Amino acid sequence: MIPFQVVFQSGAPIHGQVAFAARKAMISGQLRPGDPFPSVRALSKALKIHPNTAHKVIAQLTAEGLLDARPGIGTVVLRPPPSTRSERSRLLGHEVEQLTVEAMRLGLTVDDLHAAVDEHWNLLQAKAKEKP
Amino acid sequence: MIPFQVVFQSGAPIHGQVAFAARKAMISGQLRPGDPFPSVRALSKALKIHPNTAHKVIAQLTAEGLLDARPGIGTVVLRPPPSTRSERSRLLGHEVEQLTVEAMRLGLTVDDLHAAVDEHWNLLQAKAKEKP
DNA sequence: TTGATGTCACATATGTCATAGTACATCTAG
DNA sequence: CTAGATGTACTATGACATATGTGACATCAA
Repeated sequence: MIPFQVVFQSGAPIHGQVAFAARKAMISGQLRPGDPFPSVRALSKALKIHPNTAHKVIAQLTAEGLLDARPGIGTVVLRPPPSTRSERSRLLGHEVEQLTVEAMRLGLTVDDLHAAVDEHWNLLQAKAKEKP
Repeated sequence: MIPFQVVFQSGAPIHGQVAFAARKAMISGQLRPGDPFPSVRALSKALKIHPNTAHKVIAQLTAEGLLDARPGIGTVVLRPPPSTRSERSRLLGHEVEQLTVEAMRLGLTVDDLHAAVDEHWNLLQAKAKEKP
């Protein structure tokens, strides 16, 4: 029906979860530049969420430069824009630190973390190579 | 004054930031098992936050098994309890995936991620070795 | 023109967050 | 025993985010 899957978890905003699933689909190649993105109404119907919530998803992805929304036409997937230095530093500075601290608290080793990262990385890249 | 530092950022809950700073201090050895933890009122005064917010920090860390709070006595740092399998799987399943997806979206390589993890890991472990 | 699209503007309900104030139980120090 | 410090519980308020509900408008293809 829609070109990506979402498994809703309680505790996190719906629009955030849907947007994350869409980003993941773009990275793994399930959604490629030029592909049509589900409309506000189609998305709300398929995921059984409110149209305004679906619109928030599209608005967020559009703001990130991942989608191009045109009234009357629809929304299409764009080629991902080059990342900003501030974006990368935010990721490498804060989020990696939080993950590292929590991993250490749980008694994991560096190798455990590396292995987990590799696992997800290879999983995504394998999907991307499935659909050339 | 208090045995850890916090640099407040807007956009994230205060009690979450303080709790994270406390966990980081415990891991890096600035706070060791048996050490006294600042009281609700001392914490609120030192960080200029409301006592209720400070209490929420202590309540959260107590629920995680990192602190032992006793009325009339004070709060002391506990030896970190062994991690649960569900905790580890949650970390390795969800948070690592989110970090991986975002890193890929920003055009980073696996090596970039590994290097960032190593950097923070070594930084924390170096602090822990400073104070034996 | 018709239909589907994106967009916007209200409103309502719920939940979180931080603050504020008050009160109580417990323990140590004197 | 008393005074003081501590942790804990409760209610309340204002700001903000979230999700839903409803309605309307502009744009474009068929």
